[in-house]
Amino acid sequence: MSDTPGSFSRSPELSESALTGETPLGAAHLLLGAVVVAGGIRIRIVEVEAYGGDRAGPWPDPAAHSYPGPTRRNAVMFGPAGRLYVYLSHGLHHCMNVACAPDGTAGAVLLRAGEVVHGHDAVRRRRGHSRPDRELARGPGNLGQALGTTLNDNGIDLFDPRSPIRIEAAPATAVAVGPRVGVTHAADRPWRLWNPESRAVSAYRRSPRAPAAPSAG
DNA sequence: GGTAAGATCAGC
DNA sequence: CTGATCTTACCT
Repeated sequence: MSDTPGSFSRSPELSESALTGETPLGAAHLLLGAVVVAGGIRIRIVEVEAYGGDRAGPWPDPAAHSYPGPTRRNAVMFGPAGRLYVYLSHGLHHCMNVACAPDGTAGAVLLRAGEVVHGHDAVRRRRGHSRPDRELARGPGNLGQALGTTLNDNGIDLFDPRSPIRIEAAPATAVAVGPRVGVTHAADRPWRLWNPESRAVSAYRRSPRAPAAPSAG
């Protein structure tokens, strides 16, 4: 990455080649603040997590779905950048990732939370009419539900104007950094980025099965 | 062919 | 803190 956390100088360029030229963490910086468009719904991403790949690749990541190597489920993670990788979490929640590595190499960014900037009514139809704005797309499962994403959307090209789900660059915001949520392996790797000025960021939860965090002394 | 675990969430 | 709900990976 070429920018400093907290700066406002990040380039708004967002494309398959821009993502391909980055590490997963660099791609996460590019995607934080971007706007996901589906139907009339527009959601600005305020929280992301970077995930690497298997031992053969440049970013071995025991927490990544791609770590054991290519499978039916994680195939999109090994494909070209800018494709949407959707997986079913705990049998209930459709979580959205953006593949971010060159074709043949695994890497992805999990979209963890966003702010609805357009289409509140359509989102509330799915998320509940009494739901506060800040909770409409707070958390990866809720974000998927807000956009109506399903496993059928797995693999679509987010940069193709004809796709039902797309992603667009937007001005950069402030950035905070910390460990990823809920992972049992590599639980302290600081690959989660969020906008500290947003109240739609999900709460940090360390996996109960992860080894104890390093103590400050 | 069985089973345990999982990048989660809502409701006690 | 717990149940819901289903796919994958890894056994036998």
